[in-house]
Amino acid sequence: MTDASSERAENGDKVRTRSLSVADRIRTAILSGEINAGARLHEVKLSESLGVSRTPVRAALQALSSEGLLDYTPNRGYSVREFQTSEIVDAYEIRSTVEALAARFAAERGLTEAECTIIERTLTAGDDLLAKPQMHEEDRVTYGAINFAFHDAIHGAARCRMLCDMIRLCQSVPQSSHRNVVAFERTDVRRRHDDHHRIYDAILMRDSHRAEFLMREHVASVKSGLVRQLSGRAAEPRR
Amino acid sequence: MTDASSERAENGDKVRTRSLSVADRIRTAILSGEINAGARLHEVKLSESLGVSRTPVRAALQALSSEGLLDYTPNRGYSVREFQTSEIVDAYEIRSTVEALAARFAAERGLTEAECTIIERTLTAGDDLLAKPQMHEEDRVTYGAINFAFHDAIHGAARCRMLCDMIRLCQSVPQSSHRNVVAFERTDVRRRHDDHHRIYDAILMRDSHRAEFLMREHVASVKSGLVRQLSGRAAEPRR
DNA sequence: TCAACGAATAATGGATACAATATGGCCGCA
DNA sequence: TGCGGCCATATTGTATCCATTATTCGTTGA
Repeated sequence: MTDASSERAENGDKVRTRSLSVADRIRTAILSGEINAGARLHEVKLSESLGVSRTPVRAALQALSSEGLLDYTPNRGYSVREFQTSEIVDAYEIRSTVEALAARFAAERGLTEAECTIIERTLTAGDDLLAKPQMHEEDRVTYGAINFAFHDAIHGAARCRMLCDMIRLCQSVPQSSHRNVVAFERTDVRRRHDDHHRIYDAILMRDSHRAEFLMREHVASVKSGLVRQLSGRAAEPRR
Repeated sequence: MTDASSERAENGDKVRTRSLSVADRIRTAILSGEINAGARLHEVKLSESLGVSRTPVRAALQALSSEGLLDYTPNRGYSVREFQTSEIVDAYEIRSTVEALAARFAAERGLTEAECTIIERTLTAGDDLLAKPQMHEEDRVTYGAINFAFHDAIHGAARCRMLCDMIRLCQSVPQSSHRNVVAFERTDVRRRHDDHHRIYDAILMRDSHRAEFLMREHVASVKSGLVRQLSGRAAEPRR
């Protein structure tokens, strides 16, 4: 019976209808920049290039549209949504608020054994990575994954589907993914990883207020970094 | 030319593809309770009862699913999502945070003439309504509309599509609509309307911090009222 | 008698054909 | 020569048919 249930669970993960696969492929293509922002997505062309009929393509486009990745006008089709810089900054602002709420919920509701294990693993993995004398590009990618796992665990621990839906909305904004720590300096990563330790402590201590505050600050600092980076490219810091 | 553009604008609102109409009808049926929570929605039955083919029904179901109104399992179809009481309470908690952010953005970014006019209209309309010696059921419904218009104007003034998307998510939760002030006492309405005045003042003064705080408190108080109401039905207040 | 396997049935997923709508270019007229 | 309307074409919306998957009921074996 355990066999059957595990098999079912496996299947539950593996259920890949064409529509979902197509959505994944298009999403990846958009986020990787393979498809330019503002480009129109024609159903027939997509279906031909992907080797499927229009039906799953349409379903995928509708899904991506409600993820906020595409714009849709009835009878005129879909186009890749263009994000203004202000929208990206706003997304971070919103995400800092929403993720802070998730941290608060997690602290209020407590962590399972499994969640503790996962989080602690991300913490030690990050410690190990930062113990190395210097970080290479691949290390940054690795830390991106670690960072994602940490935040993801907390989202789950919030036990609130709506919150997760909202965070997903935030993550659909380009440049706003958790993996984007890649772009930052080693000292920044050091500091952020330290934040992770503190946030975990706060949640463990069920100190919801502190968890919320730390998480808000944690994400907001990424926003500041981004803003600095964006304006820094054009003009050097004033002082 | 003005004629053409206004006509286009009209059409822009009137573009009602079958899929959208069907989605509206099903959504209304769910929110009104005509379809019970947990019920499975069969594509063929729906298409027959609505007199359209399965195609627009499928599109509508997918849309409603991504609105958070339906649950979906591949190869097994859609069912009306059942909300736990805790989820409804959570939704208010989230909404208080998100709407507060909207108020802050509105204060930071300022209101247009048109938005000022709309908001002021809701304020005087509410004043008039509350000046009446007593409120009847229909007055409460009217105030529900006023309340909705006030909040809606602020959502727009935030000039942030993502925030609006998130608020829409919150509003798809039954019992969590802005129109639900209907259920409350006259003194509560009085207080809430006074909140509206203060929030508007804060936004006009560009006091973003105050606007955010007031809005958070404003929505959170509705949550408290709801919790009181929910637990109050079962057991009288302890003190 | 219960459990497990299998076939029948019903529902969803996908493909294709047809209808309706939008867009772009061309022609005619002022 | 410039503007406006109309027609051709391309694209999306809808309907219907077929394929695939799930569920249920019945049968068979232990």
